[in-house]
Amino acid sequence: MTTSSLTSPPLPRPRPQYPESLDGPTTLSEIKQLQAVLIKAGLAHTRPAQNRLVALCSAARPPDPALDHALLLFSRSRKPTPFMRNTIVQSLANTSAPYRALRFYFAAHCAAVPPNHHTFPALLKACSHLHALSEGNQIHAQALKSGLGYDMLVRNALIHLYCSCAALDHAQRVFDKMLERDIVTWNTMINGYVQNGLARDALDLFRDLQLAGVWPDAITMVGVLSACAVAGALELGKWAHAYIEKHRMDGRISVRTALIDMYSKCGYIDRALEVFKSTPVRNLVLWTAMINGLAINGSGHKAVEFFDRMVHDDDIKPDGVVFISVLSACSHGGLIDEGRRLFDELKTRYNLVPQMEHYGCMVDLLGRAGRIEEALQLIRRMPSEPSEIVWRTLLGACRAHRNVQIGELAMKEIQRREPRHHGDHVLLSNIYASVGRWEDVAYVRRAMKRMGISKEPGCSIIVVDGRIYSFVVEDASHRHSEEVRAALERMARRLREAGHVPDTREVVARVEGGEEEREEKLVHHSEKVAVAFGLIRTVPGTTLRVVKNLRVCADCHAAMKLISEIYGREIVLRDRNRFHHFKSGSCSCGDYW
DNA sequence: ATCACGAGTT
Repeated sequence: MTTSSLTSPPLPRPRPQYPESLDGPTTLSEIKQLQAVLIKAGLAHTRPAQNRLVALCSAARPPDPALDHALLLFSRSRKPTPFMRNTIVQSLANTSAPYRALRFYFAAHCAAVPPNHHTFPALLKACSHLHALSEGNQIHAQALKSGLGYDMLVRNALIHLYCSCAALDHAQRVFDKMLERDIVTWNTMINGYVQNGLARDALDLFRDLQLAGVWPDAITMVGVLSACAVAGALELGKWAHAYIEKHRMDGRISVRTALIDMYSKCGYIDRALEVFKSTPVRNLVLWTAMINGLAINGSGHKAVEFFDRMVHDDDIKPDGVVFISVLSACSHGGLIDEGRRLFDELKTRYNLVPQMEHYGCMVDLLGRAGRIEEALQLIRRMPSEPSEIVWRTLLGACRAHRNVQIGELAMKEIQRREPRHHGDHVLLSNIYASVGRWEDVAYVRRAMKRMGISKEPGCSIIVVDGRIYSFVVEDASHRHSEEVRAALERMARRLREAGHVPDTREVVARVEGGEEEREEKLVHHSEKVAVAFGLIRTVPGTTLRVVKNLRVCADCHAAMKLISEIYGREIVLRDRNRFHHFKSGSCSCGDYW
């Protein structure tokens, strides 16, 4: 027998796992056996029996055949109960064809069967799945007409509907008008903001929740962590983690998944790995979060290794989503052969059908490696019509490898599908600029102006002493401008002294100016401003963490490497979709991005 | 019985 030592603190141990999904033990054949018993007993047509049978059907695994049986029971019933109706609407809403719920309801509506307050949440959920704002509005109106529009569950479902249709103003109006809110109300609104990319609003609302004296639950915290992941808010994410442990919510696998995702997207991959390692039971989603975290933080080999471990050690069958993560890890790590092997295994070993996204990954893999022709061949051989995203991926590869001819071809294909996407014009003009075709650059710029498309301004944020400072390119309006200007000048001087040669290939704007003007532009890229600010406002040696809204340009990337060396600083820069960890003159991406 | 949550290519 061992006794626990009083001197050493107990290791933090994950709380026991709660079941996150109940796999109903009931199968259709078991339901039919029960039905047979009920028929023999002469009870099959009683209300409670019919209700029970339909409820069992809706909980059965797999659901679809049982659902058909529920519909059969319903149609054979002489006097269907409202419970049966609602249960069927609910089940249909959760299938892959939720519009059937609306049709089913419409039939009842035409037969003048009155809805009750269980009916609307299910219908609204169907509309949420379908992103059917107009149908949702009509149901909202019907709920109001039948006097159920102010039911808490109905209003929660309305908020969810409007959030899933990106109608945040409508959602907020419903939320604001509620005099009474439960935790679901708050969670729905917080997650609605997160899913629409409005992390700031989500975190503000979380603050309101706390001020209102409401206790967050595990789902609230998942939402808060997602908001931190979107915003790259590491400090708040750490606070949320501490809160979760204190209130013993870290046993849930969804919470741990959100933690891994948050730490990964804040560039803190070691902490993500710690959470992963201390999780005793792992499922596909948790593995995916970890593999994706490794992928975006430049650990391509490790991501592939984890994928193989997931399959072999945990015996988990991969799905299409985890394949996207591991394939993108290959493409960003330059792991061509691994990527090809995995793409092949997707089909042959796991019997999955490659989706558009997987082709997109493979186009990226080949294109990034400079095999532009091969990437184009792959697109031509795709079984379905390539999306504009696939063509855009190819366009990006053409920019990186200065392939004007195929770049123009890709642009033409994109134009046919989505002409107003500003990023594409910028990419094309980058290609022209990279080979010195300035007149074509100017042509693209004029075309953009004519179409009223403008380049999204670059914006970077850095957190210093718990305060968020944001810098927009060429913005001299903020109150630190004098201080920042001086810091930038000093930094630029040190960079020049260290031998940095400005790389103006990606400078698009105002090309009528000379080379000098283009160099001047580079100095004011928002990530450089944020780093210059961080250098003067933090003690030497502090890691600088910057989050940027666009991809980092080649010049900034080279400059960051040099800064990490000459200032002896680590810089963690998150761009639009991945991380660059600069340390001692090199970057975790291996200059392959 | 009914409403909320975790992973994704550009």
